[in-house]
Amino acid sequence: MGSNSRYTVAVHTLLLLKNPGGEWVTSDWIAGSVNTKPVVIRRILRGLQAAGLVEGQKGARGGYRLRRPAGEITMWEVYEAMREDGPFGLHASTPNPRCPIGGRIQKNLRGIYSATEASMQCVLNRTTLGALRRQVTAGAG
Amino acid sequence: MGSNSRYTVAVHTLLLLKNPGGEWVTSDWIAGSVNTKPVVIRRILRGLQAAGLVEGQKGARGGYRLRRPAGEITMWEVYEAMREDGPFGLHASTPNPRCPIGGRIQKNLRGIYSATEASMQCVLNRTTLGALRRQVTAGAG
DNA sequence: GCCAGAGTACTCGGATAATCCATGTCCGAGTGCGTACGG
DNA sequence: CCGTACGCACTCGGACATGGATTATCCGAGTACTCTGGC
Repeated sequence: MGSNSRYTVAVHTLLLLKNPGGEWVTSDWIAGSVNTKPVVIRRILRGLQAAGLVEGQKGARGGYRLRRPAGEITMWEVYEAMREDGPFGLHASTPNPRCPIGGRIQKNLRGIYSATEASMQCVLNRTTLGALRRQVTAGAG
Repeated sequence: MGSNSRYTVAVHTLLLLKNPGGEWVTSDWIAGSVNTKPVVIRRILRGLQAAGLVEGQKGARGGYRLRRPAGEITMWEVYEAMREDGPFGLHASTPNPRCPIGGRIQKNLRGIYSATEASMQCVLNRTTLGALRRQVTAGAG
């Protein structure tokens, strides 16, 4: 599966969930819409649960639902909940410090990366799940 | 290794290469600075070569060098050369079209993703490899 | 008819097996330099 | 002494193992509905 479709699946999943106090939606049903296995959905939902975006209910008639209204959850929050290292990961093994580039590059790259992510944050914060759901259900592009 | 350190390694590699007409730098030497195996560097350099950013020379005294001056290559170009699906990948398997969400979500997500990437592009286009190299070699943050 | 209790169906959650991708290793293809030989 | 031809050393490029991570399958834990029996 694509390495970074987690975010797309997470957004898709969240759009299917009901607001706080609403009905519980099962991972099986979500998997049917996303066209994947329920375990994939549950894995993602556990991440969203750890971030406080959703809550799960075990047992019969159980499932998941949002912990906050869809209109208050931004796409950036979802992104933050799903990301592990962000779009940019620094070196896995530390570069050779004896090299003039390797010794200092990380510090400079960190600055560029954080500026880029701040820009992404600005854009993604402009759209909430509620707004996106309205767009999708209205059929607007 | 981190899933997305490819970009960092690519930038590090490009900073070590010489401008067009300059000396050839070998993947072994780059690997010594990045602290990884030469094959990893070669794999990344092949991607950069496909994007037209570098050129390779086989045989003795061979190696790689930039195809355009470092001052004309922006961080965004490197990012585009390295990305496979971008930071956001759409569904691997097409969502169930019979679901009101699944049938339309991709179109809307594409819009959000492209807007986000445009923002990243704006930021990353502001820095060229040459400028970054000056920052790094000067020790400035 | 009403209430209580056990049973059952359904769902999440974690543990374990299988598959896929990325990394690492090896060998062949290609190039330039160095050397040796002949003129 | 000079030119040419051969050999060698070095580098990229692709093909084949290996390791880790992601994915898929299975089973246990927990909850609510339901059915049955008694009052």
